[in-house]
Amino acid sequence: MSQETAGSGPENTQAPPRHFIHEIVASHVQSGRYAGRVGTRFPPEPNGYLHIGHAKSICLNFGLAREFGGTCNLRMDDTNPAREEVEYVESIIQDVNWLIQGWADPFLNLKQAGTSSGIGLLAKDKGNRTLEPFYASDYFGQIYDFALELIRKGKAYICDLSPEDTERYRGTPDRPGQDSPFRDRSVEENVDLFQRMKAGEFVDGARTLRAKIDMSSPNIWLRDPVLYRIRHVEHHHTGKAWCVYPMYDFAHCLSDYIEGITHSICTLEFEVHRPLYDWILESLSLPRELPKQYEFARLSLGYTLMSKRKLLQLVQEKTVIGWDDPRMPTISGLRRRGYTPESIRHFCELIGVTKYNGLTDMSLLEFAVREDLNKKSHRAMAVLHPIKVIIDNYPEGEVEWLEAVNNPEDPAAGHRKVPFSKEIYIERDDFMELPAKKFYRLFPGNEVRLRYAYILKCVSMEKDSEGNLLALRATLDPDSKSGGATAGRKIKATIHWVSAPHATRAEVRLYDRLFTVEEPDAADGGGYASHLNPKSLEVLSQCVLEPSLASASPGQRFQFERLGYFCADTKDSTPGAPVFNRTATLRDGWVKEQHKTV
RNA sequence: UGCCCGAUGGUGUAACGGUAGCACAGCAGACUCUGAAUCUGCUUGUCAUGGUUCAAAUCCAUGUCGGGCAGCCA
Repeated sequence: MSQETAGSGPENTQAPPRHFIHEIVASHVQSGRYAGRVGTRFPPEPNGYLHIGHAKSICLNFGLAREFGGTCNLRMDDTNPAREEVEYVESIIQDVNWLIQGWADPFLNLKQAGTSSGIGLLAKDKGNRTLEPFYASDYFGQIYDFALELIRKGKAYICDLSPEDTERYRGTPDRPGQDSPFRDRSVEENVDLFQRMKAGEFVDGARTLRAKIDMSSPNIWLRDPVLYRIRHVEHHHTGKAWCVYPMYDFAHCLSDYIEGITHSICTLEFEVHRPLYDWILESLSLPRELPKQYEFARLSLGYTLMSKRKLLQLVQEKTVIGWDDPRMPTISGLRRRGYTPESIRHFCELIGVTKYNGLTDMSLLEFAVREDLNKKSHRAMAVLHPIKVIIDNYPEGEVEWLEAVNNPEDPAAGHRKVPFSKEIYIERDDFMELPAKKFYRLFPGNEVRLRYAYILKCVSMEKDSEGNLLALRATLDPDSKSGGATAGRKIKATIHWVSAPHATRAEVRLYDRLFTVEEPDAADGGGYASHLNPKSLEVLSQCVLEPSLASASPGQRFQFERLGYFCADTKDSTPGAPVFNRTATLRDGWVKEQHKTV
């Protein structure tokens, strides 16, 4: 184990997560299989942005490498050029680095740039070496040679069946398929045709290379699966070098073998592919110990989607502003929303790794961020729905700068000064003309404490001709300032406030779940589009913040006291004109109390 | 009605033949210059039926329910 190289933090002192895959790997290490070495990989297809489900896989694969002193390769699983783009490659690199930085980055295995056959994309610099991720497309030459070996061994053949006929011949799950009429071509003819496929002599779909296994197998994936197809499409990484591309099943196991992967971990839907994974590797004359595939259940989260295809649709149809919309379950969306990598990693630890297809509660993700942000974020006062309070017995023009604690969870965070004056804003919800049961904030005649300031009493209301509340008039107890003579008086509620003349105006964006039903994806649900939450985004443009927030830098996180955790938007916020995203609310006992009486 | 996989409180998980535990959520209380945090306590569970065993969540059988597989997608 080489945990000492993995930085510090709770993850380094706690026991690593235990689960069935962990046990398998641990037993292999113990028994000296693969010479005690552990090599995993995270193999996304660059056809979309990474989401929280990928984070689970990243944590699993990198966590194993980290614990056993192995390596985890970042590999683009890019065998289908029609759907893949460099933009996605770039986002994947960024998201993986962001997620594992300070935790498992020493175990991230990249390769030296320039050794690939394609158009290199630079990942990052480490020392003097320029590194880039692995690409399955870098192995197209080797994979092609392996295909030739299979053909020469009589284990693969060129099939001229049309896509429709291929499907027909395959049969159905409960009915065996039939042999292709081209199944018994000679090795020479197969080699010749395969070479001519590669040379570009045939149009898309004209022929395929197929494994010769068993058309009557109960496992569909063993019914002579297609290994290579013709696609006259330019590839984002290999350019125009190829017009035949290997299928996932053929490329993946071989990529694993080529990279020296020991444990190839994927999701449950590939379980039925495992016999094919093994068949391909065992059919070739491969000298080294073969990698093995293990499957776990992918993550499903309530009230959101995890399918890249559907997330892409939300982006394309402009339902959201982009892949990094803070409502998206993407890593970039969560990052923009204000989630920390630590909180996402902790979440992945909390959910565990099993073969059970469950539905995880959003509350667990929220718990993970709150827990992390509570420890780390500076507090500040912000009023989202302001109502003015004029303090009758406070001198006009006077300003006091009161001391406020930056983070009660972290004494080292220090203090700051917040200005107080005759006119302040408080939260509209902190006042009720006719107090509800158990409401102990401000109402006519009642006292509340103003955080870090005085005890305030509401004496009257100012309304317009239609009876709308315009402002409150109040008096304060001059001796009750924090630290003052009567400061110790027991007052049930403390509320936050912002001095009106000093307030910074800001836009604040409140986010809610994207969908109104727990499983927007459900087959019988009428389509996820019909379950979009119209209130998933609420933009508040008239918020008032304490002046220290005016200079917030993009990405900076705060707890707005009594409201929640907020993060200055990385795209739209500028010092002087801040825009904040709400990461998560604080738990709110008052909201629960209200639900009881309703 | 083919094959593969799975099933433990509301949710996610642990228990590897020997006291069903943890976390989230929920509820109640303590504390509180954040109705937050923190602390204390509580409710709720082994899919069913048989079998093996001194002993079964765990092993076996059958059934039920759920998921996956019929792309020249991954």
